[in-house]
Amino acid sequence: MSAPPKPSPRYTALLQLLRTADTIWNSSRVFFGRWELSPAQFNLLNLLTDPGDGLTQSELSRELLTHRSNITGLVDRLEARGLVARREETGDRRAWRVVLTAAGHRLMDEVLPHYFRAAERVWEGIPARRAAEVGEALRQVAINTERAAGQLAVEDRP
Amino acid sequence: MSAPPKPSPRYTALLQLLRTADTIWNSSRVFFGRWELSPAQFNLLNLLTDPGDGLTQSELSRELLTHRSNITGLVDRLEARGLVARREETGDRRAWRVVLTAAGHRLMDEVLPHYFRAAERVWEGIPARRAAEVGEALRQVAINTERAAGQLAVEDRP
DNA sequence: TCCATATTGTTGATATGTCAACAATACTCA
DNA sequence: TGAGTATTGTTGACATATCAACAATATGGA
Repeated sequence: MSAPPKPSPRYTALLQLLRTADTIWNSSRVFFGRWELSPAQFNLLNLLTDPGDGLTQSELSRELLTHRSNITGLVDRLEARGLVARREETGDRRAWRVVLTAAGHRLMDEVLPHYFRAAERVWEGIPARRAAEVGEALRQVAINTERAAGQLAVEDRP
Repeated sequence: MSAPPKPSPRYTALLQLLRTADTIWNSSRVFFGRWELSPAQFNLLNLLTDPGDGLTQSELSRELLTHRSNITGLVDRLEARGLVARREETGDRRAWRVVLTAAGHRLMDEVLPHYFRAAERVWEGIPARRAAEVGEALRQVAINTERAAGQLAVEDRP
């Protein structure tokens, strides 16, 4: 009878990372439900509130870490609700430029203050300084992960 | 002309958290693709490798932070591939007990060592001690998030 | 110029996820 | 015991996600 092997601190931390992100995502679904938005829809709209005149669908897919083809339906539904519009991209007839409509701007003006307050609350009990350190470590983890993904072909080669 | 407002450290850290989790998830899809598994399928199988005689579908849904109804299809597909089996739950005729088959055990014996190594590599450049601290902070964030979700009805009340 | 190559958005197939509603079964306690 | 309530798994409708394939269009050299 041997004791079960104790998982490594890094493995445990990775599981906690994914678990926490899942918890936040699930909770945000309820949160954004107040405005009949899904988290994915909110994230897309949030990008469009940045100064500038919108983004193409490919740009959106890169920012949202999602596949091009996923943006089509997302924009379709937001457009049907009148929150975004597709404008012709001058100089590239393949592309659309997706922008917030006036209604989209009004909705985001309403949602964003609540969102920022909620973002602060999830770090309650953790000093801003420490949250920043955690963020920095997570940035490194993301970089490591991308590097590993690029090397997958030679994964496990010593 | 005022400068754009600088986002708070906690807001930035929250975005980084979600972004990193997304990056890991996307990378893991490629990783598990070597064994024709999706991340969701791997996570389910991984739970079943724990000692004990399997889990019911409701237990699986709680561990995986996902809806009951999602487990049905997940188990259906894994069962069709012969990696898991549904056994009758003694004492509760509503429930199934999902267990790994011999083939499921063989597959996980093959995958897990690669998975553990990859989990370590993701934290490269970050001392184990520091990874554990990050994990601890993330655990607190998850707790705060759950608390906030429970209070959503009174959200934004001072 | 013209050809090879890349990029953009869409489609259809499919997996993963939610939710509401349902039937079957289990549980509680007056 | 029995009535009301809760839990379990499934289904169907739908949103979100991937991927491969496609047509249209851009782009970069020979």
